[in-house]
Amino acid sequence: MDERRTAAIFKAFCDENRIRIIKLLRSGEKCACKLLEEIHVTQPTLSHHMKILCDAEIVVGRKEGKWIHYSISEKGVEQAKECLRQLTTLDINGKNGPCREK
Amino acid sequence: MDERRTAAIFKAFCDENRIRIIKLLRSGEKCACKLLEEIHVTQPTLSHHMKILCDAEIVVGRKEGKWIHYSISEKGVEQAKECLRQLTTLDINGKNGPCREK
DNA sequence: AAAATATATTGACAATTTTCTATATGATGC
DNA sequence: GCATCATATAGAAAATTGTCAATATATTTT
Repeated sequence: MDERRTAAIFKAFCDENRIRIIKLLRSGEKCACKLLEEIHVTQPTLSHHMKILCDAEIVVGRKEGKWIHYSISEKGVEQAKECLRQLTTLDINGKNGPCREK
Repeated sequence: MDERRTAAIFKAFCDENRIRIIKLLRSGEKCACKLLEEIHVTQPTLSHHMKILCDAEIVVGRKEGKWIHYSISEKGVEQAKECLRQLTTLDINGKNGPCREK
C-alpha cells in the first residue's frame, strides 16, 4: 500500500471528534442526526468528518429515505489493522541492513 | 484511553514522511543522519517528525555519543494495535442501543 | 581550545485541516 | 406544489501542522 493511502486511513483516527464518532458507532449503526446530538459541532462539520471516515472506508453509510445510517466497516477496519501490521512488523531480511556508521 | 492520546498515537501514522520513516525503521535501528539521506526534508524537519514519533511512543531513540539511533518500539506498536482494536470492535452490550428514529 | 559533526530549538511562513455561516439538494408529508 | 426535515456543498475564517533558515547545544576530533 502506498504512503498516501496509508496516511488517509490513519487520518480517520487522528481527530478527536472522529474518534468520538467511531466510539459511538461501536454500539451499532447510527444516523447522522443521532451523531449530531452527541458530537458538539455543527451539521456541516459533522458531514465533513463523515466524509473523511467514509473516504477512508472505516465507516459506511446506508441511505434510507432522507436518513443516512452510518456504521463501522468491518472490512475497512481489517484493512486498517493489516496496514498497521505491515507498517510496523520488523523486516529482518529487508534490503536495508542496520545502520553502520561510516 | 482518552481521545487526545488516541489521536496522538494515530497522528504518528498520518503524515507521508513519517510513514516513510517508519518503513525505513522496519529493517532495524537507524541514526537520524541515515534517515536524513533517505527522506527529502531538511534536518530540522526530520527532527520535528522524530519528536512526534517518539512522543507517540511508536519510535524510541537510543543516544550513543553524538548519534541518536532510532528504532520502532515494539511496546508502542502493541499499544497502537490495542488502541485500534478497542476503538473498532463492536460493542454489542454497550449502553447506547441502535439508532431508532423518533 | 577550536573545529567539526549530529541533533534540537526558535521563529517565520506555507499548506492543510477544522470549523463556521449560508445555501443547495433530495426526500417526505401536507 | 409548498413546507419541512436530513444531509451535502461552497466559501471563508481560524487553528493546526509541516516546512525551512538560522541558531543553539552537545559530543567528538584535532
